Amino acid sequence: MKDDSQEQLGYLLVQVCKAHRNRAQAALSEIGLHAGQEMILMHLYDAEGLTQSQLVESLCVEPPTVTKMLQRMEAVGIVERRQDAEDARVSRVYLTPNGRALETQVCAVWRQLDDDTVAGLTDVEQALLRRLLQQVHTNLTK
Amino acid sequence: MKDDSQEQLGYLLVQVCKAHRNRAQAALSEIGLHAGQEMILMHLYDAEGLTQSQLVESLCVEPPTVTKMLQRMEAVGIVERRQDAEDARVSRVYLTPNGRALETQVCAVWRQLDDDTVAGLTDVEQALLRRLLQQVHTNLTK
DNA sequence: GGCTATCATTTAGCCGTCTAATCAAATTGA
DNA sequence: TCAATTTGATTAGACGGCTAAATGATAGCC
Repeated sequence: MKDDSQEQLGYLLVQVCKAHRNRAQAALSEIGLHAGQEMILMHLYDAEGLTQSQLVESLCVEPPTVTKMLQRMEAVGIVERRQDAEDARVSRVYLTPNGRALETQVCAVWRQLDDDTVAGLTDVEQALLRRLLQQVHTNLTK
Repeated sequence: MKDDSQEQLGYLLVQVCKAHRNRAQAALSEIGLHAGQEMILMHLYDAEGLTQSQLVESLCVEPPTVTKMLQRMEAVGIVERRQDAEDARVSRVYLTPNGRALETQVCAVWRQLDDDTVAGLTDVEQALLRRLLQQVHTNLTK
């Protein structure tokens, strides 16, 4: 039916990611978020007051992406930026009460998504998949 | 250092995909393409004259996405749309000479990317990764 | 035959993401 | 000290992707 271009691993990876993102988007839209924003929130739940540069680093994303996302998230009132006291260049990001209130739901969405993702895989297979993906990640980032 | 939210498989998957896409983007920009467009081209290399609906189906993407991508690809002259003779609603997509001329380069980029992706993995591990990703894809799309 | 429903595509508008260029503050160095 | 560089963030503009709504053409049905 098809030649092997669609049989490549990269092709499969792209399809998996699209599916994963679509699922995330569907679930997150129900709590008023867009796919990607939950990443920022999760990092803030872990450590509030992060620098935008730190978010850039953590999310493996470029500075303008973080700037625009934060502008929108600030506009809807789930996040807040305040200038750092010691270095006027850096702005630190904090959760608003509304942002903090989403924590349990965001975590629930991700947990559910993870459960769906690995459905039908044994614990051994899950560990294997994680290890292989980590290797791939290393391959692609260095 | 971090709680386990960043240890979830979904998080890893997202990072891997970003890295993969970034790599693809870097390589494709050198031949004048944007990440994602090569997917359309690969399907056309396999079967020219595809319907936009068929592309929507194959790419697991929504109709407006295909419309806009094709408009741009048509504007730069690598693709061409012609109305179907029998059904005036459907438009079929064909390669221009310029589009066809990119085939070997597009394939080379993807082959190289695949090689980088699975670097350091044995054949057995590669097969395993493919199988696991296929299972995940099934999980996330049904 | 004509009215309605369905189907393929498009438009409008948003978001995440990128690159390139800009701005402002801090650091460095001669 | 002060000019030059570096660094953190933003703006501008493009593209892939989405949803919702509109357009146009075919197919059904009475």
